[in-house]
Amino acid sequence: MEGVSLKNIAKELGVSVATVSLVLNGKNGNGRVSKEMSRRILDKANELNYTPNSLAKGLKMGRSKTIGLIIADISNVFFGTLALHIQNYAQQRGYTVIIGNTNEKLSEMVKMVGLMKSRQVDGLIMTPAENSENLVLKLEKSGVPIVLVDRAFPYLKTNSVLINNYEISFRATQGLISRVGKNIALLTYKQDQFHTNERKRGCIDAMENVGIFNPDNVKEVKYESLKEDIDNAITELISKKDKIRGIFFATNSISILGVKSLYKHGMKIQEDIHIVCFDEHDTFDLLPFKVPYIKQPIRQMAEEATRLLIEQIEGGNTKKDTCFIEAELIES
Amino acid sequence: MEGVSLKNIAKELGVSVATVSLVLNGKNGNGRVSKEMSRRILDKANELNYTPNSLAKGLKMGRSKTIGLIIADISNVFFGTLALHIQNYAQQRGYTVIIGNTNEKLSEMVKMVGLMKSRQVDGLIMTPAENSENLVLKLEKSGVPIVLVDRAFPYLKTNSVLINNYEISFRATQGLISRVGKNIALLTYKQDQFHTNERKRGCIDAMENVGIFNPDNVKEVKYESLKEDIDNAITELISKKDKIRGIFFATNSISILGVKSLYKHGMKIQEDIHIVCFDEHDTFDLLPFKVPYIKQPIRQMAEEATRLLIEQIEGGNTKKDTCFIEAELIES
DNA sequence: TTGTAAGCGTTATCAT
DNA sequence: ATGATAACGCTTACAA
Repeated sequence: MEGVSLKNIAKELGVSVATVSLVLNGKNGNGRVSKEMSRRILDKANELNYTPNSLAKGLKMGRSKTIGLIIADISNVFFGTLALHIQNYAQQRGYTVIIGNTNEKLSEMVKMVGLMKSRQVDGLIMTPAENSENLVLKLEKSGVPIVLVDRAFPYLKTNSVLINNYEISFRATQGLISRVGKNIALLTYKQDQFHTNERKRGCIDAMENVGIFNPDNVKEVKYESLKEDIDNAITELISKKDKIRGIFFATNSISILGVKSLYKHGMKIQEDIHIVCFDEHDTFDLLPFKVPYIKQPIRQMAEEATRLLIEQIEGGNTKKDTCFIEAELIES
Repeated sequence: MEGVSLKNIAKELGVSVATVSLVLNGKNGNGRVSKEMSRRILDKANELNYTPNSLAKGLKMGRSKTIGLIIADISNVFFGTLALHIQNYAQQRGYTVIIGNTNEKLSEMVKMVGLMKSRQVDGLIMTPAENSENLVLKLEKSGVPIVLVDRAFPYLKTNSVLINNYEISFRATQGLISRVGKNIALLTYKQDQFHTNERKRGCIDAMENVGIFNPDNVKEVKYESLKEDIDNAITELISKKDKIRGIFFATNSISILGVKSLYKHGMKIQEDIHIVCFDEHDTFDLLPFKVPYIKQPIRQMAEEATRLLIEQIEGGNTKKDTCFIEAELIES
């Protein structure tokens, strides 16, 4: 019962593998193979429960019909959702997805790229780790189809799918301002990544715009010591002479831990202090108040990224595209 | 710069592919290849940035070093976390993981199994969909190494990794009883799956044990219309003559939606009504009260499942094992 | 100490 | 209308 191959079918029918291959791939155009034979081959394949060996096919064809997806951490809902949609869309187009987690570490990313390469992926969708600019550039040069998603490098002409980080952060901060006036803080990652930089820029510009920006109110936290850093930042912020009245949380994970920390400190959210978060969270509507948040169009991002990649793979499309999708500000 | 192969290295050094293969696989035991040659080959491989083609290797060896992971939905945190740990552990052992989402549908599961088969996976880790008993049995018979995780079929001797659903649900319900005395409800899926059945049994037994079980208080909801069903169930429960004082939520997703519905109805949790949930949730500690919950040892489950599978694949281990891992009841 | 060659399951070219 | 065969990149038994 192990591994029915073309050869098995061919032998059983006393016909050549070539014929079987043609029929099973629907390539018997203009009567290449007789109706009669076609039917018998199809039937036999069915009877024997034939499944094509995609390793062999991939080897022969030089294309594995596999996409590599390199992300930070599949257990994070944002990436999980992204992965789900990418998989669905890719599958629809005949591709399988292999996922690699980097945990935001360049070294892990390098490892995953190697693994993907050895698996002969036809292309890569990635949320690049910090400082991976050279790696991406090298890949790009080597001709591997790539699409970056969620983040990109401003000076690299890579295909990428991003949201309007600057503009939406600007607007979200404006919302905060309209609610609390001034003394607004920003909590973001201490890292040099395009998406977080843009969010920071948007937030700060909105404040400068109305002359309320105070650099002391920008707190940066590290991925590796997120909880502690956030806790410290919050402690500082709420004990300032000029009481902080609003906080912009620049990512998913910062938002959750930030809210928790505020709770711990007994702050009444949307009373003592107003906030706005990045990303929707499953249970924010359990809280006894509304949390304004920026909703990323994850599904569209996934589809667009996958589409762009497959286009590159199949069409040999060489022109580089940066696709911006608009996020939504949910304030009520 | 495309596809450096053994042949390239061999040619550059004027040596045979066999020699190169041996060296690069570390199989030049007892001076099979000279130190000198070894070094040159290694150097050249490095210089050319050689990456083995795992399609070719897999084809030749009859093993792809790939594991198929079939789950309900990767965007669900439980499965995301499971996947993360399975991937990490598998990678450590030299395996790559392909993930397939079934969305709890048998038809999707069948499709994914086919896809995995054509990808020549060496084995499967699955959370089987409802009514997939025959599919699993067939796979089992065909000799594919399998490990079921999270759920299994009681009358099928498949390798599986489960938690002590019955016992932990029993204890969780006892906790509820000790807090509210009686009028306790169970909210669970309307489905015939081992894990949910066991949870139900544990919960009911705990109630019968002290003579407070009332069949009317068991509400079953459908996966496809979860939100509405839960809302209806909650509405019914809280408007009963004999007011419900406690609820056992039998899964992750039921818990979240259940709590939301209670909120919507203005119920004060752990005052008007006590609850106990399955699975930890990211933001439950944002709530102004403690939510007792059952914490699944996801990481251990992942590792055990992967270990069991690889053992089967590599050791040809044929004995079937059901491995129970103990969940933890967190009440404070 | 190294080379030769068969074969894994496919596809595609060229015969027949 | 169908068959034979080379080739994809790799491993391995057997020769040299």
